[in-house]
Amino acid sequence: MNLEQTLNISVAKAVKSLYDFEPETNLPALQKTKKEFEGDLTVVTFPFVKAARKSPEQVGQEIGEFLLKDTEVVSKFNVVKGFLNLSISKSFWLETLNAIHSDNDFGITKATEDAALMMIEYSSPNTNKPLHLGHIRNNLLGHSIAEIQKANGWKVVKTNIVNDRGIHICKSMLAWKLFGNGETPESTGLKGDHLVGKYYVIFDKHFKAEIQELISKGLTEEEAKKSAPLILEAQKMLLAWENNDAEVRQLWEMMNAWVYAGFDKTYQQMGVSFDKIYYESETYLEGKSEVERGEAIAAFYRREDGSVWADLTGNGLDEKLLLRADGTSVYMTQDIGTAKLRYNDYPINKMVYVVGNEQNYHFQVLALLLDKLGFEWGKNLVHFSYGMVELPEGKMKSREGTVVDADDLMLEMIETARETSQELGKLDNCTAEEIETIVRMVGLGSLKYFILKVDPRKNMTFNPKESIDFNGNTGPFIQYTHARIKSVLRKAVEQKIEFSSLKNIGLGISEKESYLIQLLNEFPSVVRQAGEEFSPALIANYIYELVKEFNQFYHDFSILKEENQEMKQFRLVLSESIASVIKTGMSLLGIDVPERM
RNA sequence: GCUCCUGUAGUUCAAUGGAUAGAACAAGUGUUUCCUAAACACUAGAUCCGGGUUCGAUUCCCGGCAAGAGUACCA
Repeated sequence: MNLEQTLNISVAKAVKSLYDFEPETNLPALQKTKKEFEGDLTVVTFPFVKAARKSPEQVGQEIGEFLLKDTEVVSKFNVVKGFLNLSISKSFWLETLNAIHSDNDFGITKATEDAALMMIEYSSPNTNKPLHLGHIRNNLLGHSIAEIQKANGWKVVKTNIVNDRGIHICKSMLAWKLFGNGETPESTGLKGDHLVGKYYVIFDKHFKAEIQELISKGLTEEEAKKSAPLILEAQKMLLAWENNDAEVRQLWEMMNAWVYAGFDKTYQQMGVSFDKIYYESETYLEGKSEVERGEAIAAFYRREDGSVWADLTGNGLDEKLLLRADGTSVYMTQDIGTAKLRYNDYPINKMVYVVGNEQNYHFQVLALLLDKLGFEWGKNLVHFSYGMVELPEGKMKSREGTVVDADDLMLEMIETARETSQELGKLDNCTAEEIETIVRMVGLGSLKYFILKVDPRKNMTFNPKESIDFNGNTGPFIQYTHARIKSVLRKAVEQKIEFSSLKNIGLGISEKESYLIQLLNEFPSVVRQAGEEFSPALIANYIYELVKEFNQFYHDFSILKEENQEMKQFRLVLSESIASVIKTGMSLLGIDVPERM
């Protein structure tokens, strides 16, 4: 039983015995005592005032006295207005620290054989352009949430659906065919995904020119968009692709291979991976046949032009296209097929889609469609809807060249880390190889932390003109603290100081030290909450708080120079436990921490 | 038009309905013969507006205002 549970039970006993009061709902949770007051945890007494028919202060006083007798862990208390501030005994904190220090998996619940399985889809790139900052947020969130759920005892399968077919990739293919002069990644030195992306932009440029020309000939913009030769040609190509045209398929395979090679490098640099990759080209037929089955069971209907639709007006939504008049499939078609295949392939207990909030409607519709098709799990799909990354001037637009490229940004962060390290002379004694490892850790750490510390559901702003900070509430600050602790621990080992566990739990430790133990003690519940809420930000904010407190402690207290041997050992145990929680916590964010920096 | 989301210091972000709304950056000022100054300390600065529920509202409800997204034979 943890501290909060112990106290909650005691408080419940107190109000029952003092006021014969049994709240219908759960008691309001204990909260941490604010810094400016004495105490560790606080009970708010207002909810009991009515039943007690006494003032909030009196109620606090009476519950406080009850707790003092009822439980060992409360050593004293004070009452300020309706707030009962409890001080927890130092010996309790020291015992807690011992338990934390000896637990190698502190905060982590490992999956058992029969644990439930969660499949998490993230990344899901289109193969017509390189990854950008928006994808970075998606990938980091997906990876981190997978780690967090694993730490909460789930079996996790990380999956990726590669949108490798469709009109968008035909546009790149067509542009390359028309204007490419046989360019390849080798001949240009461009990363494959960037080369293909270049032709997607070229397509758009020519397409726009054609539209302008048609408009000048008197067509409306809408008519022009539908009748421009390039788009007609791309549509023809999509049809040829779906009909297995050998030449189109060959071109498609070649260009996709370029893109995959490029993506692999980006994923590797980012430090994310997948257990199972699905390709839209391999799932869309399943989707098509499901749509046809839906038509057969009258869940969907066919229009005169041959297109197939779902009528969702009964659910308060619109009608949704599932197959085009020319028989080709759309995004939704393949998502139906992919979902079905996944449930065939794995015993999924929970399916999570990490996809931006711009697709909220899409997932609302998907769940309904699967439900109409008779899949009992359809309505249980979880759309983990995260916010967009915006630039100061608004949304990133690939066609306007305002996207922040993922490869460029990661490289830039690493180079900034390198420059900073050089300026500070931090890595002068390291080998070239060590320097490489560390600057990569720090550069990526700053980027990852910058993104993950924000509540995932909210949109966030990134200003490319201001480089991401390395000071303050940042990844490098946390990494630096870890390195500092490790440095002290190395010196302790050199000095042959033994500090495996604490014998004397009667040690007179400071408020700052007991608060650090209190923070450590919160780690498991932070991990749990992060899992329940799908929020890496909770972990990030927690680690920051822990690290900030540790740095104050480090500044104000001596560890190795402490003369009292028991106190010195205590501080080493405390520091080591903090380093360990920092490392574990950061690993849940997908961020590595260095031994030195 | 309809649907959804978001409005907190100059900026970027916090705050299960609880105490005087926290941090960081930027601004200003200090701390290094001392375990890593990528640190620590100090100063100044904010809840879009109006109602309601409540002992208590940044938080919940209603109405404005503002920004964003969705509403495609795009993905």
